[in-house]
Parts: sequence; structure tokens; C-alpha cells
Amino acid sequence: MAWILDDSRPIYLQIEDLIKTKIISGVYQPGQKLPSVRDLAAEAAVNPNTMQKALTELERSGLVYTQRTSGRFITEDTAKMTELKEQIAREQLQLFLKNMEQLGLSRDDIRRLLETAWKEES
Amino acid sequence: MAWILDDSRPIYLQIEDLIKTKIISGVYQPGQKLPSVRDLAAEAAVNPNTMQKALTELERSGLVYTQRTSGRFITEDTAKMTELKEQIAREQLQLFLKNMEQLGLSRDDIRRLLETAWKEES
DNA sequence: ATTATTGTACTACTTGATTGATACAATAAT
DNA sequence: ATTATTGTATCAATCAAGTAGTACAATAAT
Repeated sequence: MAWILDDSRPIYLQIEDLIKTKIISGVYQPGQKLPSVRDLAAEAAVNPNTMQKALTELERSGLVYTQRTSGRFITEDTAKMTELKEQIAREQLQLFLKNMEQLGLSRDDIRRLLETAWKEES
Repeated sequence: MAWILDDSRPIYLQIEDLIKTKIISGVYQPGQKLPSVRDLAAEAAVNPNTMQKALTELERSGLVYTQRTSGRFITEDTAKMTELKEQIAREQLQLFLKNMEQLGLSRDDIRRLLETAWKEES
């Protein structure tokens, strides 16, 4: 794992994003055991509490779960994982649409913007 | 003006958004003079410095400008205003697309999500 | 010239977030 | 039974953001 951290945002949030991406993209497989808090912390050169916080946040989202003294694992509930992804997507979408509406853009404007952006990027 | 503020986000950001919306939606017309910092602050039941901060931020974006001792005015440069709107829109769009990509959604997925959301909402 | 009104600068206080050091608790491994 | 490893709780230190109080500076209005 890369552990490229900057000071633009809280470290624990950056870590959370990094791990979340690994999970969603399948680098971490369902059921897989994560390294211990201390090991992860050492690997990322970060205080164990900071790593702990990132993991706790991840847990709130349901992507990982804990077994008290044996460690943390990626959830095996792939259905839940999918549902979670969709929920996040919907939320992001709503936020986006709200912002666009506030700027006074119509649906056609948005469609046009999207296609233009995609055309430019390849 | 409503001045409905909560404590979920910094007050000055909420104020900034409120005013920005009024400007973009045309409630505040180009060239129009804004009430003084103190008056706005009183109206919003907020410390003058807080209002000042919101207005300074708005100024950074170019939506308002200051004449040292006569007050603040909405910019008359409607072209600039339009350009600004488009820039904000593009930024929002890029952010949105990045998030969607991180979730592993394809372009078709995004198109589908959009149309679905719009269909549902009316 | 004087006064009132404008934006601004400066400083301090408060609060919350972030990070860190350390100790605890539970249990798997031996 | 003992030990090592796991996550967790607690407390403190630090830091930055936000807000507020007050005084200053410039100039339009009189």
C-alpha cells in the first residue's frame, strides 16, 4: 500500500479513503483479515490511535467488522457492500444535482456538461 | 433575507452561501449596493467580524467588490459572473466524476443514475 | 471643518478536532 | 496457566478554526 499522506486533510480521513478504495476496488477481498492496528500504524508511520480512528470510521460504514481479539476483517456480505456503494453514489448524486441547481443549470445543461467533459478526457 | 443558520457548519460559510445564491439567482442585481457590514450583521444576529469574513470570501470569488468607504456592491461584470458560474460547475462536475469513478461506476452507470433520479423526482 | 458611516486590522478567547502516550481488557496461541 | 496479540478506553497536549471585542482608517456627507 502506498500511504501517501499530506497535511491538507486529517490523516485519519486520508487513511480511511485509501483503505476504502482498496476494498471497493477489490484489492482487499471479502473476508480477508486486515493487519493489526499496530502493524498498519507502523506501516503507515502513524500513531496507532490515528489508525484506530480511521478503522473505526470504516467500521461505521459497514465495510469492515471486528472480532474482539482476533482482528479486523473485510465484510463478506457482498450484497451489503454493493448496496452501500449504491447508497453512497446516490448521495453524491443528490449533492451534485443540488449544487448544479443552485447554479441555475437545467437538466440539459448538465447532460451537455457531462458529455463534454467525457469527450475531452478521451 | 432568511438568515436561517444552524451549527452544522461555520456561520460565515452559511452566510456566504446564502448571499451567493441570491446573487446567482438574480435577487441581488449587478451593481446593487449591499447593506453595510454592521447592518447585515445585525440583521443576521451575528458578530460583524463574522459577516465581514463571509463578505471577504465572496470578494475573493469576484462576485462582489468593495469601495473603501462607500460600501460593497454586486459586480456589474455579468460576463465574469457567467464565467465564474461555469468554472464552479466544471469543478463540481470533476469532483463528482472522480467520486463516481472511485466507486467503480462506468459512464453508462452514471447516465443511468442521473436519468433515474430525474425520473423519480418528476 | 466636523461628523457619521464605511470597511479593516488587531488581538484574544473559546471551542473542537486531531494526534499522541499510556494503560487496560479480552482471548487466541502456546 | 501463561504469554503474546488483539482491539479499546482514557487522558493530555497541541493546534487550528471560528467567533467576538475593540480600536483604527478613510472618506462621503453635512
